[in-house]
Amino acid sequence: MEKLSRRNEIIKIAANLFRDRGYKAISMRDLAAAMDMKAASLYNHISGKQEILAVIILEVANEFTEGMNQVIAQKASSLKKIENLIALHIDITLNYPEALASLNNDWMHLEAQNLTQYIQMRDGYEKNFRIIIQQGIDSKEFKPHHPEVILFSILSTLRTLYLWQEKRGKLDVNVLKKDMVSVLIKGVV
Amino acid sequence: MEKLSRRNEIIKIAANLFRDRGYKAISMRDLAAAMDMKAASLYNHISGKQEILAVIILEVANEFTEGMNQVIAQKASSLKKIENLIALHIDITLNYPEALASLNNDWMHLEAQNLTQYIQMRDGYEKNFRIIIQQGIDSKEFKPHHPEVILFSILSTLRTLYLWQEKRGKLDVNVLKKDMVSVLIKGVV
DNA sequence: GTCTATAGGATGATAGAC
DNA sequence: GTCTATCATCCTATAGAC
Repeated sequence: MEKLSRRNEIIKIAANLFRDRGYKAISMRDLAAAMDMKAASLYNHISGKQEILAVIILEVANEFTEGMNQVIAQKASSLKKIENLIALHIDITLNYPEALASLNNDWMHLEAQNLTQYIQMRDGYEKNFRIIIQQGIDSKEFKPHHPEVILFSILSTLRTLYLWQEKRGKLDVNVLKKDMVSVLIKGVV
Repeated sequence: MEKLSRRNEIIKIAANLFRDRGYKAISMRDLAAAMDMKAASLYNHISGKQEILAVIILEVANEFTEGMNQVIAQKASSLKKIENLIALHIDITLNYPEALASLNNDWMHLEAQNLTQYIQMRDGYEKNFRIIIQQGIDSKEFKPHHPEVILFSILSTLRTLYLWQEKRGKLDVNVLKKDMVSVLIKGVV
């Protein structure tokens, strides 16, 4: 219990440091100093630096995968599914604000089966996103744009939502969801 | 002449390595190996690792600043200015495909005046982008969305265009510009 | 302009005392 | 569960031979 709590504390502080400087720029001594302890003591709670990165990234990657599986299974229009995916990204961004930087920028420092697992989840997520967009084009819900341009545009905005954290306080979450849907789907003009 | 060419070769190879693994994950030994030489020899062409990063990032940051200054000075509608900024990002992405990863992910590893200079250029660029969007809203060219949502959405897509490199060959540049403008400005539905 | 050798320090991780 | 001490390795950068 106590041990688990300490472990989670380490992981949370690590995620914050990784977010600001990146996985490779943070040493175990840096992390220990932020925890007010010595580097050697960290190894009583975690097996090593790599395990910390894997926990941070794979936990949030699982959230995306589970959320996508729910959306895919829905009987709804493509537009509604995209709206639900936008809401999913906003919710995860609010719940895991630190982890998303590592997911976006430090995934390549995962090793062995951690890396394989991440890439598999990421590719599966993109594939499902692509299917939903294509269905929207086929059903004439969406304009006949190149589907990859639509996918890229929406996904790159959603993936970097975490960079926008500072503005969170200024905007109500539901207002943000509504505006984001409107801008991404219905355009600016 | 010969020295300058060798120097540029080092910088180009470094940019490619930084792109794939990040600045902190690439050692001078890694870079030297990719150049088929020994690490010590690199210092005959560059003053150190930090100089390489600064050249990579500040060169392309300057391109953005100069391009933005031209757009701002134009007598054109806000819509046309945004279209020109989208074209600017696409052109720079095609001309500096490797440098944009460092600009996005490794800028925080710039030191002293290099960091100050980068932040100043980035903030100036965003400020000008925000002004153009606000003018479009004021003149009723754009829908009255929260301007920060519009700015964030467009800019996050444009900033991560470099991740989309693999698809470049499949799409003609002018088609890409047109589709990107349409998706980002006029929406999907 | 490239090399070998090396300085001087940081790194991830372990051993063992308390 | 935290500490000190330490290992073995890596790091950026320099000195000096060729």
